[in-house]
Amino acid sequence: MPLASERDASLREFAGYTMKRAFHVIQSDVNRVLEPLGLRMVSFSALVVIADNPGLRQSELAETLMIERPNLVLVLDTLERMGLITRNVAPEDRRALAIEPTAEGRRLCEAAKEEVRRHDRRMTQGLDECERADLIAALRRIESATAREENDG
Amino acid sequence: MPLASERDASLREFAGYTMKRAFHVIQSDVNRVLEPLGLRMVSFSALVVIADNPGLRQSELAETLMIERPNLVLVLDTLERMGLITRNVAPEDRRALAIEPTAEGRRLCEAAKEEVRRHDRRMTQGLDECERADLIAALRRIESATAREENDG
DNA sequence: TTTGAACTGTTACCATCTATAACCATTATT
DNA sequence: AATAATGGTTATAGATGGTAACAGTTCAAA
Repeated sequence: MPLASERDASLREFAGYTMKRAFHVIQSDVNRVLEPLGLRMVSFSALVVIADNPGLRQSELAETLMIERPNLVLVLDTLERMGLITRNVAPEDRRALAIEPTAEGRRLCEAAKEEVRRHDRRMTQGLDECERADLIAALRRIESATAREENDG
Repeated sequence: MPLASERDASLREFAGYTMKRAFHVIQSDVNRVLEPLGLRMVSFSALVVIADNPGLRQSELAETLMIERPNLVLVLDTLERMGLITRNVAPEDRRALAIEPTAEGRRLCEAAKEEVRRHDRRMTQGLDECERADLIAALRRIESATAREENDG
């Protein structure tokens, strides 16, 4: 009987399949790491962008994170309820809400970033610095190649 | 105002975040490609492994694809209803079901593989052959690094 | 200036995916 | 024979992702 690890040999030619598996373990691990802080992968990402871009509007945040506006609402509800952010009506456009991190939000953000940094190094421990940089660069090129194609269509 | 593409600069140091975004576009695209064939990413993966390993049991297939057994049931129900596979009680263990691809299943599998191959090349069009191989190798190392850690824990 | 289009956040809703517990039938263990 | 363990299944829950529709606001055109 072949090893379980070889039964999917045909699928290993696809970057997509291997990425799905790698991402699955990363996602599980990062959520495990963030759970004591009351964060998930998405809310963590949102919090980091908010801390880096105070005054950002929800639609801009959604665009930045590449998620749909409706799906962002509950994420921000959670962060707001945790006292990590505030939503304030933008004076120059009363439709929009400008998001601001609270002092507590900034503190938790830094702590979470440190945890996620450790997690990320652990996930890529089989790679040297150069390979790790190449991996991230390759992933970014996949993202932009697709964006290019979407613009053509 | 900073570009939307730069607002998440802090997150780009994390392989996990960049992989999430890259995988998101890959997943969307492959499902779009497979949709005319009546397949999803998971059912495609299952069909390929089944075609390569006739007689495989459901629990072995679940282990191979790294998905939980209950989640495999509906996937196989679909493939069976489409006439692509059969589930037969294993003579030597009447608890187990041995999965076999039908002729039609093998045909569709080959056609789908060809489509997915084109999709995968399109997704990695920004990479040369070497970079593409390095990417897949790096992703596999992430997977196995985590497995190693889980065994330690 | 007023009508209609476009945009912002929101709600409701649906489909997919993943994980867990519990169950029945069967096999293995003792 | 009694008990545990295994294989497939059902039910269920939570997270995720997407669309349609709506109220309030701003913008653009007539």
